[in-house]
Amino acid sequence: MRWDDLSREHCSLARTLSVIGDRWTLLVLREAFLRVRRFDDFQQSLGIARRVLAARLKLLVDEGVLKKVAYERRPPRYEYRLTEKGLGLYPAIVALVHWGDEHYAGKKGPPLLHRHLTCGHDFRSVMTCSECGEAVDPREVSPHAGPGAARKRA
Amino acid sequence: MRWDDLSREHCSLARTLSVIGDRWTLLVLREAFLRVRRFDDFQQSLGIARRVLAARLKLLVDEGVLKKVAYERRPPRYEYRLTEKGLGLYPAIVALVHWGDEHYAGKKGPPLLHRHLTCGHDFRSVMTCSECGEAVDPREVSPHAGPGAARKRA
DNA sequence: CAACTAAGTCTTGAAAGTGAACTTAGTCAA
DNA sequence: TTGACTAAGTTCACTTTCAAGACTTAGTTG
Repeated sequence: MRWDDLSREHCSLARTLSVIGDRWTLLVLREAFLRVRRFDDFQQSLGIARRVLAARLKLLVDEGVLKKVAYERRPPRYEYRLTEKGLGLYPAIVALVHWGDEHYAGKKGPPLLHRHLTCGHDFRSVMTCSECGEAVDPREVSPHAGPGAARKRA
Repeated sequence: MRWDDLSREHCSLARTLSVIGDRWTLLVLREAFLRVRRFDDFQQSLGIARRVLAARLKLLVDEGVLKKVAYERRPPRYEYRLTEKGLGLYPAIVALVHWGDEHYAGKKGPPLLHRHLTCGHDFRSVMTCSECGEAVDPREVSPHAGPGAARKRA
């Protein structure tokens, strides 16, 4: 299967990955969450090839994950900012970061901590159920076909 | 920067992505969470090139995300099962799926629902704070250097 | 007018992915 | 005991994408 075909898949994960599933995109978004906004800053902090960065930013803008905002008229200069849709990826990114903290951090601990300003503490993310509010154990989840299911497979 | 260098980065997201960040790996894991376990089943349900599937499964086994278990002695046959470490990726995958549900599901709704067996309802995942238990708004999080931070950047 | 800046684009060789055919080790039915 | 079958890969020829650095463009500043 080609990569382009993925966005036509029924599965929500496949569609998500067709947008943010390549090797660089989540790192670009990490930088965006760390307040990086300009082309050269993305390029330097990630060491990504400029051509690839340009392609990724374009895709993210086309998909509405980032928006291009002029921050200077003359000469015209643009920066990339997260949209609401982009902010919606935060839980996924934090979950991946915390998984990395758990399994790959050295003895000293994780390189980056996240402080929850509301309560003032450094936190880990906990996946909880929108319905009962309890923490969810993966073994306590049963996937089943939803309303948008294809005949063959979800 | 080469992909192989990513695992040597300090950032937990980079290290995580060096394991599961390529175009296919999360889809392989999606199938694993849907109880797919055998090589040919992965191959057929995903339409992935066999060579790539073999490489991904090997990496995931080497990293301890999946384990290879004999399910038949004669002839020897193996299947791939999620380890505890692999189960730890569930929150991230569910978050990605729900993001896709939100932004790419058709009018009919998402193709796959997740039922929380503990309370009996279909749910969305909510990222909550491990410290105060409240739902976390991305704008209420402040990243800062942790104990394992490098001098230059996190 | 020359140097500088931000935001890209272009070029070339290396790496990774694609799809189909092939291999291997063993079972089973005739 | 030969021939078909199966699961789990491996190999091959080809295509696509990536990496690194040079180049381009439009406008500003000294």
